[in-house]
Amino acid sequence: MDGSVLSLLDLQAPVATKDRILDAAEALFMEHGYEATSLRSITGAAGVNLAAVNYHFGSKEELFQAVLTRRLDPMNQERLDLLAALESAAAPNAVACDRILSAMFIPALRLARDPQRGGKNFLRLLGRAYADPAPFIRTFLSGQYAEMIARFKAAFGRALPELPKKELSWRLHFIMGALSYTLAGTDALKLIAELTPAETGSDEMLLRRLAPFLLAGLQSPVPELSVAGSALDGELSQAR
Amino acid sequence: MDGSVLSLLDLQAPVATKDRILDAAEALFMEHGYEATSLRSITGAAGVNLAAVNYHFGSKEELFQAVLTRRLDPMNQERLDLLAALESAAAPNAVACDRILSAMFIPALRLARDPQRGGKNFLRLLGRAYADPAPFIRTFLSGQYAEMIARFKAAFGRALPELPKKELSWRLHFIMGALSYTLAGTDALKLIAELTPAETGSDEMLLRRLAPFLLAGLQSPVPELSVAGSALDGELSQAR
DNA sequence: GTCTATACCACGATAGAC
DNA sequence: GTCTATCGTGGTATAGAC
Repeated sequence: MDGSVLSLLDLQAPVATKDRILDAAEALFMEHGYEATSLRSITGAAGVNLAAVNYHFGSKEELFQAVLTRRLDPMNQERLDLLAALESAAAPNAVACDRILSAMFIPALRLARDPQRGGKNFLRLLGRAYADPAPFIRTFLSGQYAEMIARFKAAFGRALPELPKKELSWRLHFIMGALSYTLAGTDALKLIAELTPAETGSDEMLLRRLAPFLLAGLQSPVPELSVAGSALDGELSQAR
Repeated sequence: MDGSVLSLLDLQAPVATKDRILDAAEALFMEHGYEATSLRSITGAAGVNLAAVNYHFGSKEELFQAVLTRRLDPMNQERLDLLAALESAAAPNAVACDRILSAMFIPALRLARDPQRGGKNFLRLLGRAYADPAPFIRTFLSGQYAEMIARFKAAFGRALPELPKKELSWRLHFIMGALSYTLAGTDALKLIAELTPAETGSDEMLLRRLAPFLLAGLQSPVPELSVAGSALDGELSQAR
């Protein structure tokens, strides 16, 4: 539809209804979350009729997916491109762990710095969506992330050959979780962490602190899960 | 009210309306989240009148806070007790990092293993609440966690004297985030991580893997934030 | 004090007119 | 493509029964 020749005429026309809905929905979803945002507030902010959402997107759920995919697909593609560049520059087996982790973080940083692509608030929305119980959100995100996670898991597996695959899966899970929650909950824990607003507002500084933190965990030795030795084991026996 | 002598007579009476609402609300909030759960479904499951919620709790928000505080307060108190026991057994400055971290994890593990206190599903609800944008949830959780976080931050500060306080605040933030997310999103990323249901279902094994991962990050050297050297820095210059 | 019935307004969704 | 009207459901408030 937008790819037709006639779409050139739209350049001087007012922004299309569909895009105005997307922009308004993104801002309001970021501020209040999915369930707490009404279609009436979205269409009101966009200056369009209530029924326009149903006409252009079909439902509130599909509108939410459209809002996410508009930013998420390019970011994940950028991650894959960065990883491919790393693997072509060096031998695939020689790519270091910290470089691979950077390929995950840098696209997120770029997006956080670009207000025209939603900025840091979009990452907050994304982080929150990760923990949402709604099935349509879970299946949607699983699909969006599946290939990226698989590619990065393979890369990390080559960089950490001594790490069992199962342990690597868990650590990648922890990394995605820490990243999502850190971005989603910055102002939630402002009081707890006693950080100044200027510091919490800087996502760049946040990721620069988070990356080494997670890198240390990723490269840590494999824990012994069944025998005594770890600190948890000693306490767990008396915890029952 | 329940502390009166007459409350003894209630022991053989049917469970009080207030408690039946709390139990039903907990189960439904855990399954569908806060916004997606209607008061009508709660009162229907509890077998009470719709208006009973407003009478006993005042509003849906206050009901949600009551559901959380019933499990959360004892767990955080248990964390503080464990920490106090550690600090009285050894000199406060001699308590090791891994022991302090265990004091945070063990009460969560106990709660996860106790179906009568909500089990692991309650921890999922708690993890999700961390990322919820609703102001009343954020302020409520900040208040509930404030003293516990402060006490543990002081303990970690003594165990890691060379770590700047600001860096420690961030790392505690990362730890709470990773813990919340891991507990909240286990089945969200089941497909991504390619883990068997038996493995994802075991919160104990999960925490036994997460604790060493986070411990390594907590004890890692302080990153240099402004000068070149870290992996992120090299890529960031060409990211602009 | 507890509990119930009921009314109120906002919500997501949709059919049908223009 | 856009709009109006309408339906079922949501949280909330209150009057009145026990």
